[in-house]
Amino acid sequence: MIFKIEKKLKDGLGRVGIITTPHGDILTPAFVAVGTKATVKSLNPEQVRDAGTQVVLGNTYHLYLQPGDEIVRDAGGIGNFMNWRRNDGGIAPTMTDSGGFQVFSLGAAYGKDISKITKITDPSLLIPERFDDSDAPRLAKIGQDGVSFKSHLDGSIHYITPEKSIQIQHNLGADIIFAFDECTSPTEDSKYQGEALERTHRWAERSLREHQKLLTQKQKHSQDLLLRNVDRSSASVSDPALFGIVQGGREESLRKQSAKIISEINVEGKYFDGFGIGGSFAKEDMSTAVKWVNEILPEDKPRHLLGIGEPEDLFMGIENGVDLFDCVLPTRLGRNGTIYTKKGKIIITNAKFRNDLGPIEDDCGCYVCSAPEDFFSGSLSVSADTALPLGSSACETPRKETSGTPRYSRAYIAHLFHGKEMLAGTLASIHNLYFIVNLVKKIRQSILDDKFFEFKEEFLKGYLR
RNA sequence: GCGUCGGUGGUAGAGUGGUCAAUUACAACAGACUGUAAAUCUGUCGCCUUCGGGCUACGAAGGUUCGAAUCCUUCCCGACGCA
Repeated sequence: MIFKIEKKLKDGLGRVGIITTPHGDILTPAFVAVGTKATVKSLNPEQVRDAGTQVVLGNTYHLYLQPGDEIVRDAGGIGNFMNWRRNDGGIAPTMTDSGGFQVFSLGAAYGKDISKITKITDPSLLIPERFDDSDAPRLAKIGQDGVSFKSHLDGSIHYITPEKSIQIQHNLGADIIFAFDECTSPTEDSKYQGEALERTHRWAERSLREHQKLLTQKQKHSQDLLLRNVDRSSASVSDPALFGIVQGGREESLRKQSAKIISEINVEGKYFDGFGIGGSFAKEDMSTAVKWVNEILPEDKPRHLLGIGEPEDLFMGIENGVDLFDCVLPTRLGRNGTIYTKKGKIIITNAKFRNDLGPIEDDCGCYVCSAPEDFFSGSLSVSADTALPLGSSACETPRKETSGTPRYSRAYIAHLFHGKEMLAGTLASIHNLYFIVNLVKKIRQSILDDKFFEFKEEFLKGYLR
């Protein structure tokens, strides 16, 4: 993996770049579609690609349980297994998460109304005593060496260590993989955040060590094959890049400490190839946390803000030096009937949309909103590389005069949701994914055009109204 | 005409003397969702309310009872059976 910075934001840490992976380039900043179980829920790979997506992220924990990482390995890696392809037909870039998030979602957050984003206005969540619930049922239990998971599928127990996570991820064969970490709950107190952070740092080092070990083994194996005159190209999937993960909850000192340690960790001179910023935030101080971290992380390596993806968060992250985002929101909200528009989110099942025959957005170029002839004639650009209409300013939404009738109306999509039709979630997800992926592309373009701050102000004025 | 069973909130369908403004499901309405235990979950769902409560309700009208959706009488309506 190679990361090249093309242009930097004048005021701020932001940058535009290109990540070159064994399966193609990723123009950054980029939004990564989440495909936990080797599928972006409700979408086929062509729909994901046509929404402008460049990379898909799968999950170690889920794919290890089902169908099993060895099957994915034997299928030629996750990209091949799920038939995730670029426009030119080649396998497209993929990443896998380490299972660290499941330490949180199946552990401290299990069965509770806790999300990784805290509302600072809810101080009751932050009283540690209230959360002394160590006996509460949970599917993930943390030990010093690793985490035991009780499968949510069949109840079987699985012990995941950093080494195990990396082994699984090597089998899954994504281009970018992550160190095994502990994503802490925002409700944990500062003492616990400190302990968890130390654990995450130890696990990071072990992840990197295992990664290097597996790469060396693989190298040796290919050399053997070469010596025996075996075609090397069929030997294995390409080498993955390993990202370390910065944690530290909401505290400045812990965040800064983590950024420093994670960027300095090395095994025999080999460092992490990039960095994930993980963990829990209060919405209100996420930007400062990201800034603290990115001021410390080495500039020449990509940074991925894990699991973040509301429009305002994307502007914040990019301004503060984030290159990659992934988030379940476009697809989860889509399946649940919430749809992104430039004027904010709408809940399409609301009564007022039942007879609304207009498109979700009349100037949207996605498959759902555009008129059939516009989409298929290519007058709306939808290729993965140029989802922005060429020559248009990133700050202006290209006003596309469609033929009047959208392919699918609000009323129709509302009808599909009310009727519980599968297509409902699909259409809403296509639009939402296009909306978010292309927002990031527009932000990228706005930096290239030296119009980032204007674009940010204009967009958020309409969106957060 | 006689007999039997039945008529409950938008719908289906519980309840069969007090704990019933009435279980539940669906529908409806509103909301939540940030490295996916998620095509999921939550709230409201007779009228009024100073949120304490008040009022009108279980086909209709009477009655029994301290108290009735629940028991009795008559009537109306429906299904089935016999003429």
